[in-house]
Amino acid sequence: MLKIFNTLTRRTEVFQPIQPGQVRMYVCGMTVYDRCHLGHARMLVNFDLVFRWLQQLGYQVTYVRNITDIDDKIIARAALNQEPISALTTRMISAMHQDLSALHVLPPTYEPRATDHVPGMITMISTLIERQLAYVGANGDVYYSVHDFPAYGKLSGKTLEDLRAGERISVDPHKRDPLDFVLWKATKPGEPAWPSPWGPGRPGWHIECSVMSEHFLGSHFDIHGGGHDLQFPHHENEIAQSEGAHGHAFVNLWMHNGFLRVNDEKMSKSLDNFFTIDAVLQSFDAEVIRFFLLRGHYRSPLNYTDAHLEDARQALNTLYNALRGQPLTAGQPDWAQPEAQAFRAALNDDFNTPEAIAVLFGLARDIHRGDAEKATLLLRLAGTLGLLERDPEQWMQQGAGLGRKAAQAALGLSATAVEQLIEQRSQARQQRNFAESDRLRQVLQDHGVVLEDSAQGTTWRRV
RNA sequence: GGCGCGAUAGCAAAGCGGUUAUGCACUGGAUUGCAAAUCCAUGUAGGUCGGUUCGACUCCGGCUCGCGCCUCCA
Repeated sequence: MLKIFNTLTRRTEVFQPIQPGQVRMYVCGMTVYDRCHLGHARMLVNFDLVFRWLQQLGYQVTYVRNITDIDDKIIARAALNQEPISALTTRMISAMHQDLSALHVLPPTYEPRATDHVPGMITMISTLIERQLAYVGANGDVYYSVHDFPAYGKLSGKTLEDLRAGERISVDPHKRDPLDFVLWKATKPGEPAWPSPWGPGRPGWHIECSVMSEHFLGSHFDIHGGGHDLQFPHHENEIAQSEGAHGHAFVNLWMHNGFLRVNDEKMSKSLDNFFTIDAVLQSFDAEVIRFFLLRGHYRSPLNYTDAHLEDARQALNTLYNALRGQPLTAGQPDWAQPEAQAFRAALNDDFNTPEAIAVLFGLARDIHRGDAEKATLLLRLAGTLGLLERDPEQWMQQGAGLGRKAAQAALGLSATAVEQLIEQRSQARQQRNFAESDRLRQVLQDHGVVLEDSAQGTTWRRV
């Protein structure tokens, strides 16, 4: 029985899909004007886990994660780079897909782009105007009239009065209410524009998610997710748009992941304290990042430091070590096993990945104690989290979780050169020439290669 | 100012009204020619002040500190 915390009710609820056996889920994805940073990685990995686990539970999941490829920042960045918008967004989307693939984030069912859905947005805006929930300002912008949607604030737990009290928005004279938000922006010179009943312009940010979610999932679906910062105003505005246009409930369950932090502050572009996924990949393997992210609960804040990633790397290596030399076959875990049941119970409890991972370490200990049978279970349970999917021996030899730069620095010697030196050393050892043996060990050590002698022979790993 | 979240051992991070979370690091032992990996042993954590209770890290309240949203943000 899966339980999920619902932001809308602020409670953990038993998950009940609208259509039995099927789940429709929408997650707000990236605005593609720059590389993804670790905060984005957290969101992407967390919802990837939700996607995987729902499927594991037997649901047929339709997962939509959008790409925002038109907005102020994209226009500004393209202008700064003196390149066409499409060149910028195409490049960033391709970079994002590389990052995602490295992190073993599965592709969603659909990955729509805002610019492909402008006609749908125009239709919805027209409906909102007809329903008198939106109006055209004197400047040609179209605004949503927050005052006319009584439920406004239900997701964020705010009232219009609360919001006005904390107002720090510079008042737009074209708005009837300072809290009204823009649905359609009239064109400005040099900006891309689409024709519309209100003249050429482009969509506001929030409308794309209302339109694309309806297009792929219908006007009422199960789960909508995103980072905590989207709870207000973005998701609040989506509700106002979709429920305003359709006249019925929009989303049953809202999920929001906690922030990734740097020095106890949210990692974000505006604070300029972000680390891109690609940059961290220089120092650590993507799986270390994924494991680090999953070691915290998705709703809790998580601090990023290199030391924490190193901690995660060591821990992950403990797991990989348990798998070395074991006969491994992929497949479904045997859910009848007690460890599998504990694992399943943890994930069913609002995706408690830290507890699920603790089960994995219990299995690793059992394997090391001699219970080799459990290796398959460890492999398969970890697989449901998108972890331990590499060949253990190769994992060790390719840097044991170190990133591109670190692994390269340690490289120096090819695998065959390493094997040759190991063979030389083995001969020395057979002759009980330990001085030579230790010299060769040191040579390899200096090249970042650690040897491990056992009754079955010598294995090695990098750093 | 309004609304909300959090405070767990050296570090990281969960569950739980009374029984070992887990990981990393550290220390001792085992194993090893030496190592590495691994195993065993070792930690009387729960911001602070009160309350409820036979019993609270776990429930309630005050305080302190930190963070987030209220403007673009995953």
